[in-house]
Amino acid sequence: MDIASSEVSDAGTLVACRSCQARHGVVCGALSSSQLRELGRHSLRRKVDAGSEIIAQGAESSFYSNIMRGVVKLCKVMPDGRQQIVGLQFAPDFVGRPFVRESTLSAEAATDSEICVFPRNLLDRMISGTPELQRSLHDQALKELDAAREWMLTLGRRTAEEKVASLLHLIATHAEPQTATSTAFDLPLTRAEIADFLGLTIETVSRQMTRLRKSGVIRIENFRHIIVPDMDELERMISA
Amino acid sequence: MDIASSEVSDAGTLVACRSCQARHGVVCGALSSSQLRELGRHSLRRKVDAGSEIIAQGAESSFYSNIMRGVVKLCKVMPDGRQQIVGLQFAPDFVGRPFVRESTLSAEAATDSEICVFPRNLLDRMISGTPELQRSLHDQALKELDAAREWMLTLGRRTAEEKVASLLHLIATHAEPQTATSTAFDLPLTRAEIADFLGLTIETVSRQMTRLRKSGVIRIENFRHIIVPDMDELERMISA
DNA sequence: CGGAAACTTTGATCTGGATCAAATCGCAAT
DNA sequence: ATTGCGATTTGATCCAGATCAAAGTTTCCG
Repeated sequence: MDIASSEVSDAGTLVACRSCQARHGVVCGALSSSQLRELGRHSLRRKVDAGSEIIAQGAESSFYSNIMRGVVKLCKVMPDGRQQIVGLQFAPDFVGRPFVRESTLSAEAATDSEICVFPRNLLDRMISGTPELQRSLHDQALKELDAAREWMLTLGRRTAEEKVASLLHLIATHAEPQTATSTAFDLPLTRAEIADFLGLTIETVSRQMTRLRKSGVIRIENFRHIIVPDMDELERMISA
Repeated sequence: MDIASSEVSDAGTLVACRSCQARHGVVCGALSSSQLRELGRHSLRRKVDAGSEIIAQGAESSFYSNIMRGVVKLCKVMPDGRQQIVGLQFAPDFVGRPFVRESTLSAEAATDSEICVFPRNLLDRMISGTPELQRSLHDQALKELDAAREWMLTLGRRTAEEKVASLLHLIATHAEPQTATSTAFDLPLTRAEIADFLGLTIETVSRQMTRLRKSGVIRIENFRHIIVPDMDELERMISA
């Protein structure tokens, strides 16, 4: 293992990683079996507790990760403490900014997660020699760009109620549906995190959630578990 | 010329394009001279008037462009007419979404512009065979992603005054400075467009501009020409 | 040159979401 | 069970920015 353990061991449990060899993750799908074996030799499966940082804003990082399980939030913080979540990532997304060592944002596990960590040097070398991998990472960047721009519309032009509905819709999209129309899931974010994603306050988020509940669009159990009886109804609230 | 003129001639003047052969633009820098010659044979220099569309939201497009001169705004519109500008692009940026025919946003010239238009098929083929080009487009996508996320922070967490200052700062960044500290430029956007970029109304934009003027951070001539005597002062307003 | 249309500023008022302030809930530790 | 604490909800009030309404400016075209 050539990953300095000081970099990755302070917030989770390290176990040997065989997952990449099993072709999980955005990166692994684009590699040959010999590359996979090499990457596997140098990667670590890491459990990350909810709330712990994977990459710090402004810090240099010498590794990348694939998300194997859980939800990761990408966050920007201003000097005065104001905070904006600029993206959510789900398995099997790739975490890390190719080609640039310093990160302009932090990546933090929103739920208990598992990631597969591998060294930047090795992957950068593989990218150069593997057009398919370059393409795969390019695709992920374009996907994230689309998501970011869609969210800019939400932040700039939607009302608080539409914002909360948009968030529920986004998360519901990553849960497997119960039936043709209904979906249920656990929120991976606290009210404070939802507020930081939507550019609102926790009070407004809470009020809009109870509004949605009272109007029958969602049911809420234990603050965290959301049931959407009819996804179409949720979509109609977003006018998109 | 194998670009259907119906696609590109309705809003500008077409002239034969030699600019790509001269290695302008994000795309052209990554091509060999024989590829440049081929691309040049199939590209058109097009003049685009301010306000005319380059790509329509939801439409399929069979061409890409390089911006040679001018400013292009990327815009998302909701069914009810609410609108959000999700990015500004300057020469020599690339316009178009690689690999995906249908655009989720519209690209429109904000100022009178010149773009170099070339066929999607040809460039897609060149991307596959030219890792350097793939890398160059990947870099542009990552740059746009950083810009989008930076703007999400602005939309979600900054005040109206900070938003307007952020916009002026963004545009000033793309103008060449007058002296070490001072910069001057013509705004490429109307107040309505600024409002759609910042998630505000035109009245609020106008009021904040006069506030900045009265506090001496900027001078305004003819509504459109902005003079920033001290860029540091502008940056301090953004707290970033 | 005139005059209309589009853009911008300015003023008055309103309101959606922020802020301030308690309750209430749920859960972990004792 | 009890306590204590963080997360959430709910209520009361406030205010930044929206909305409504004129009144300038500028541009452009006949």
